[in-house]
Amino acid sequence: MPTLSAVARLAGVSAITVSRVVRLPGLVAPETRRRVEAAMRELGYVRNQVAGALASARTGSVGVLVPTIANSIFADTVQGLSDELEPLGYAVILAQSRYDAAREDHMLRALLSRRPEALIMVGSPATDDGARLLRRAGIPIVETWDLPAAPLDAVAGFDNYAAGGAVARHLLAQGRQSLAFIGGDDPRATRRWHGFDDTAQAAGAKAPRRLILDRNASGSVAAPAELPGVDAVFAANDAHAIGFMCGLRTAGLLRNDTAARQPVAVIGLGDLEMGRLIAPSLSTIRVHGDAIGRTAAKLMLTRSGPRHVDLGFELVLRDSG
Amino acid sequence: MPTLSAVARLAGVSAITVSRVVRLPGLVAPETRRRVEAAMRELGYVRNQVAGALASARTGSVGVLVPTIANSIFADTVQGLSDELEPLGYAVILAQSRYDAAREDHMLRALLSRRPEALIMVGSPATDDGARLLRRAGIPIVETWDLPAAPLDAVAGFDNYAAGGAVARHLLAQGRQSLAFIGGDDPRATRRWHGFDDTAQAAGAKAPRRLILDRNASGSVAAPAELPGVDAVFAANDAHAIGFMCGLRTAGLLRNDTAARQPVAVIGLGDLEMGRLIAPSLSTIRVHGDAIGRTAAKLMLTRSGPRHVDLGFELVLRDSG
DNA sequence: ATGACTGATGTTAGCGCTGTCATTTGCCTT
DNA sequence: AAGGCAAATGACAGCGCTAACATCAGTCAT
Repeated sequence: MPTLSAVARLAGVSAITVSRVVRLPGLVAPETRRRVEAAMRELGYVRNQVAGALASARTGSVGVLVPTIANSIFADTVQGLSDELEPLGYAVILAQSRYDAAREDHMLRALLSRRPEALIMVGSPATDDGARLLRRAGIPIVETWDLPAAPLDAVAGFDNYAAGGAVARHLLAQGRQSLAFIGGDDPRATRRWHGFDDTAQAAGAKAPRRLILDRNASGSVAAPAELPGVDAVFAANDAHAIGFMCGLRTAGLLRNDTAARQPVAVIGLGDLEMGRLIAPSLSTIRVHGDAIGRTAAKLMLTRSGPRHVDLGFELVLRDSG
Repeated sequence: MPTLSAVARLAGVSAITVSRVVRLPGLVAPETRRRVEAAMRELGYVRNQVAGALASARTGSVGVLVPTIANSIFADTVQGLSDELEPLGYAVILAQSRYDAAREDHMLRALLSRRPEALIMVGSPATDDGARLLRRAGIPIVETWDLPAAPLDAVAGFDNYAAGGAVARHLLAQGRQSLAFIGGDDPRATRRWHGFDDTAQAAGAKAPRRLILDRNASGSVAAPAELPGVDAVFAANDAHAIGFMCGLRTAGLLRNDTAARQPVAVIGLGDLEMGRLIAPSLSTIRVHGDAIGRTAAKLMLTRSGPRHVDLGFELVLRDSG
């Protein structure tokens, strides 16, 4: 691969001039610029940002850590993030923790070793080691998808506890008696559960049940059998909600006639497009995954202004409850 | 941030010894290693892979270019890819082309400027410039999600043309008369359409219709109105298929009673988990998104063995057709 | 005892670029 | 005419690390 100085030699200028043509073309005389550009084209020069990063102490990269990217609501956040950052020349380095604290720490180290200019993650570090690592890194850190009580730096998320509370209030107002929560036991799902549970109990309702499920749908399809007598379910995300509805259908507990009140109300979280398209359509907590990503990008780019952004959520009522 | 030599000074060794503790601990005497590790811990040292990459000409990164990552089948591929590569210490640099040729070229340049050790992309470069860039890069290139006639290097995909053909054959065998294809007009969707169209016409059927839709579901929900008289639809992906079924339902053209033959057969592509959970459950072409990612990772890691892997597909028949 | 060899560590010279300061030229001001 | 200034270009050092070789003990076979 040709280097800056190879281009410089061919164009009859010094290396720094070629560097300027690439980064600060305004500083180079039009005629010189043309010569350099011709030389770059002739040699097929592609700038080496690795060397540039070392010399300038600016890598132009950001680390992004998500639990998982496949079939997940976090994909929207990554998309929003990279839509904001790519036009600015930032590269997104993506890593997955797979909901595993050890792997999370490992990936944090791996990301930091690439000297990103900021690190954006879903949730907060699971371990003290991870938190210490981030604090010492000296770069903007954005925690997302939650509103941690003691954030490391910036935050772009929503109140999972309040979301659980809103669902509980809605279900009780609808006259439901026996509530349950299904989903994973990651920190954000657990926060939703606590909001759901506390609110239901504070309203004098029977204590809700909690069923912890695998991350794939098969668990939620089987869940209705585990929850006899339950007449309202809050699922930690739309995928679980739709799986649960499938289980209800098999059990003969789902009305296809959409205007009717469902024997078992189901509320999801995430507002997948699918939820609007199925029958009965899925009631859900809408969150703004891409806005979280975009906001996180803006937060890492500026040191001023509010550092803790609550993007909120909305209870979207459709036919499932 | 502390450097190698700061650690070396504290541990009373030379910089290279610290470097060895990080990369090749077996070469360092246990006692020395312990001293160095203590010094690293004390200073909170995090290795600088940017400098390491420049010195060793190995960045330990791979570029990944996908059309889009949000709500998409490509997320599985990225997940598979990074599950294979992260344990080996590779960083995944993710970029999105948004189905735009100019942006694709731009992102390819941006990726190559980070000197990845391989580049994995969905499809093939849209422009000659892009192809030239990749060919000159001198790294393994893996094209995925298709089987290009003249691949640049390695391939991990399936035959989109054959998939379209399989769907057409199935629908005709079922006695359907009036076929249509809905979806985008990206290269892979177009290949599916050609297989579908050619096969239907070769079988003597009426020429299928093709409806090109936006990437979001609203277009597919409205699609039934655009296709009067059609009794079988192949959607370029499951999202479109489910959106179309939603439109059929509104139009009174969807049987909820799942055993019955549907007035309009619908076949998707991708085998989203959702498709299995909804009613009527979605017939689809199952492809192996994560296997594509894993295979791509293996192909970039080895120069030997077959370079063109066909991961195949399966027609999965459920209730929608 | 001698050379060959292994294991542990160090020295040196870059990797390809950019920050920081010259230097040169031409033009404007007073 | 002298000084001041902006525009265009260059020289040089160094970013933090590692490849390649060099060094130095200690071990072993002969």
